Amino acid sequence: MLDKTFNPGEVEGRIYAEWERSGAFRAGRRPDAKPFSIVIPPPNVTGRLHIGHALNNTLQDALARFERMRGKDVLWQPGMDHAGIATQLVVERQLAEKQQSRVGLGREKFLEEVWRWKNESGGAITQQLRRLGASADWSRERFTMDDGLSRAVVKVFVELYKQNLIYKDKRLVNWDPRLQTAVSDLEVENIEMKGHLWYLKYRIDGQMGRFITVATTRPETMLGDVAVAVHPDDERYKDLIGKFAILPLANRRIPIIADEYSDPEKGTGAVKITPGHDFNDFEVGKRHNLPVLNILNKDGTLNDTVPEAYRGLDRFVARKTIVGDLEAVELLDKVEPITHAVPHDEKTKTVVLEPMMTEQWYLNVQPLADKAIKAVEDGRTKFVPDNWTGVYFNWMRNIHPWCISRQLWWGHQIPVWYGPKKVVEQELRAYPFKEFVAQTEDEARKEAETYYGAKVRFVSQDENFDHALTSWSIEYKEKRESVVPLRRDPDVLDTWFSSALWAFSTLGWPDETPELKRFYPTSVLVTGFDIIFFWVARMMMMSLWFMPDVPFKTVFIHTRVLDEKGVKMSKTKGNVVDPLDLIDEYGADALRFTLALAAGQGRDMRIGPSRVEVNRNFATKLWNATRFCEINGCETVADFDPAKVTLTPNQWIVTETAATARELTTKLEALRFNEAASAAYHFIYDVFCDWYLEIAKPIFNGSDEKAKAETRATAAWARDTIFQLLHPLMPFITEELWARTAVMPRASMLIEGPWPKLDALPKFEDASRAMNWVIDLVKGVRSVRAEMNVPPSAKIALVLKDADAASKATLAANSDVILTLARLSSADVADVLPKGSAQFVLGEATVGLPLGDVIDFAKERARLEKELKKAEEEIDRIDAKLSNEQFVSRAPEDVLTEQREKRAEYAATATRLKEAVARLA
RNA sequence: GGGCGCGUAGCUCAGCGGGAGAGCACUUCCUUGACAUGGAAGGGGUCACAGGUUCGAUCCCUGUCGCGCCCACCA
Repeated sequence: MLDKTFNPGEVEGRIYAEWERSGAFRAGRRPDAKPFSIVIPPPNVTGRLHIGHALNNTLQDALARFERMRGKDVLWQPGMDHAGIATQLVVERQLAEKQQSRVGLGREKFLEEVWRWKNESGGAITQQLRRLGASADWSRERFTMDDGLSRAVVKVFVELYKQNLIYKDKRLVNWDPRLQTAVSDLEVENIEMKGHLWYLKYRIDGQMGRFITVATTRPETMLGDVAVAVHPDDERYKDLIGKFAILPLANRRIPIIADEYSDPEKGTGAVKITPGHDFNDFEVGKRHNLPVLNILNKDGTLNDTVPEAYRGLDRFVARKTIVGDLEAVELLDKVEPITHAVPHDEKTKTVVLEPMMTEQWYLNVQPLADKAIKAVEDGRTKFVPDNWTGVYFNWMRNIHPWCISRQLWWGHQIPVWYGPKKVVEQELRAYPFKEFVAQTEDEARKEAETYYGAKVRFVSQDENFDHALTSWSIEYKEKRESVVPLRRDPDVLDTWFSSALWAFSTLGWPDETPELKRFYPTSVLVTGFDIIFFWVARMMMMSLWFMPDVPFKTVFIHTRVLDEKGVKMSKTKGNVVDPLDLIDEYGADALRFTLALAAGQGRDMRIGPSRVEVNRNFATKLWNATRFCEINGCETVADFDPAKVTLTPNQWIVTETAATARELTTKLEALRFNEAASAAYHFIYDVFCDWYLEIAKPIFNGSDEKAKAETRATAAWARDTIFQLLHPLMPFITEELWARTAVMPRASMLIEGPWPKLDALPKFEDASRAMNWVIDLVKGVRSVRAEMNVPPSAKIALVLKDADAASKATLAANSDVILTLARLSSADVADVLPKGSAQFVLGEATVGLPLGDVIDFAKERARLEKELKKAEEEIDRIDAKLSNEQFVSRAPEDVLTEQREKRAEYAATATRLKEAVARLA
């Protein structure tokens, strides 16, 4: 016997363990079936499940379960991302607690620490995904730093290098002075901040008392100025072009140049040019062959190119000092407060980034992007909803080289080794280096030894390479036996480089594995729009470059989750809803269903406890409906054929169940999760519980054993079908009930399917018509009872007048049901309605409820007249249409017919209502 | 500056060319043997605004206003 309520806490862990033990999640168990595959957007190894993950994985799981039930061979490929910066920071923070540091430990020891952390505390999120019910094939779990995936990364790097698509370049990057690494443009977040616009006066060389004023938000960068630019047509400055300004504090002469970059409308119309620390200025500098002056050290302090007074000062300290010093010599014209966007690191949003000249590795993605664009143009990959296609194209068509190197330790180290340029006496210089790009250290050694004709020695990351080179060159000069030092590039690759390969690297590439053959391209990618550029676009590019086909046929972009007030969740705002709390409180099914229901296309969703509670109630409803079936002996009949039921209510529920099965199938196929969920919700609540089970009650309480047996079997069938249909969205409760309602042990767990066979589901149209009539009749009676204040306990009589044969037959055949649901003492057919009847019109018939003294004539008249007015308004509206010649001549025939039929119906209703009113008198 | 999306019941949202829908909230009634985490009956909307297309517009087009987001720029 089932308890009164479902207790998810007791059930979920057990059921999940059973699924896992049974091997149901495993891919490849159905070699003859069609494959269906999804790769998970790999969560960070440092990650904890947030509501966005919960949504993302609920949708993936729903699809995996749906297709698995339909008999496909499903691979849901799980795994995690090594998350370079995030992970390195976590471990560094832990070290700091032990008074240790990354640098103090050295690279090798530090990496050991990271791995230890990963093995001990990393990947908590995979356990949390299990709590959500994720049916991923955990036996195939991958990590971006696995041996296999690392091999893929190196191979891709080497090949792209050989294709001259990967190269080193010295240019401006966004630099993070705290982590001391480059970050890609995508990782920059511009934050609006209050700041100042300082107006600096530069003296004109040779023109006493004349100044040119420039405005800047970063006055410290003036020490890196190499020119002042004015617009060639700007009359104010025309005569200064070609002259020189004296850069204050540094006392350098810098040229005043003409360049269209300067906008006479902005600032003073004259702009300082700092190619070393500004992206636009860099371009201007290139056009005018100006030098690039880098005034910053990697930690953001000022370097030795600036006057001694400022050396070693942090950039923000230097800003204050410089402004003060300029003011002191009266070269600060004015200061204006402004708000402007300041580049910050996207991760913490606390560090202000600096454009800085550094040498980095770049990937020329243009040729890759061309293929990725083509694939979407050709429809080989489709975005759903498709408005994201434009976003994708826009980015792809304006793509820039991708800065792929990061000055971190945790990640895929770049497979490039450096040795001295040449081993000839005249060129014992260490620079420039000779590069060896190889897939393994051995390969690099071989190449280097061939090149040098000598043995090589690998210099570790913690050793001083310059020192090694120096001593080597001394040894070489002195013709002593020596080995050539070789050191690997210390940088690692951007984390997204390895995730870009995820769709094929997780399947075993570069090996030609059976999984790669079977499950690539994957069926659908489910992800949020925030990583279209970071991840989706790059997977498209890398996959198409190294594989013969697209990585996925469909990209489903789901909405973003906001809190209940519609505010983006963030730790600092303290409005984060923890999905695990929701699971604890309401159960995973309730959370999943809530997320699915909110997953409409193209809009943010708001999630909070009150929403989840509603669906916990829904789970309770399903549970109790099942309990009702159990109490009434509804047992699954093994060879039950829904096409053979004979009772009207049973034929009706079979038809309704079939319609729901078809609808859910269609909606899930179309990735319309919210529509699938609401169809299930509506069917279970409104159709199955509120009507069918209520209809079944009098049958169960009656004496017709044959009817009882058929209804029990039908109810059990409908209930079992509900379990099947709901399983993708509410896997735990359905699996539990599937087992608990089994008479004989079930052939398999629900997770294995089957999905209802749509072709075998019948449609009983007569039964549907009849039951809709019964429902309308009962609703009409209930409505009158409520409005006339008839006590719920009072049984009243019903008289049906002017009914046609079908209605009479339906009434007769379902009288028990009608008497019970409408709480009637009798239901008869008559030619005349008794005096004192409340009345309502039902189709061609009029229903009378003789209330005797209870009836309030004034109220009844008002009620009927209100109905009549409604009907007459409808008639007028339709008449207005039908009398419009344009409408009659241009509207399609079926619309016309429909309108005419409607008019007739309303007219008939109106006539009967008028008669009813007349009868009152 | 370019782009995308959104303004529908008090709230959250679905619908998107021919009768305005759901959940929550609200009102009234019901502690009837599945479920009060429940049931029944109700009230509530010139579908942001203005034009246009159409026989017909909440739905399509244009514009306006308001809100949100993305990209670029920011002396």
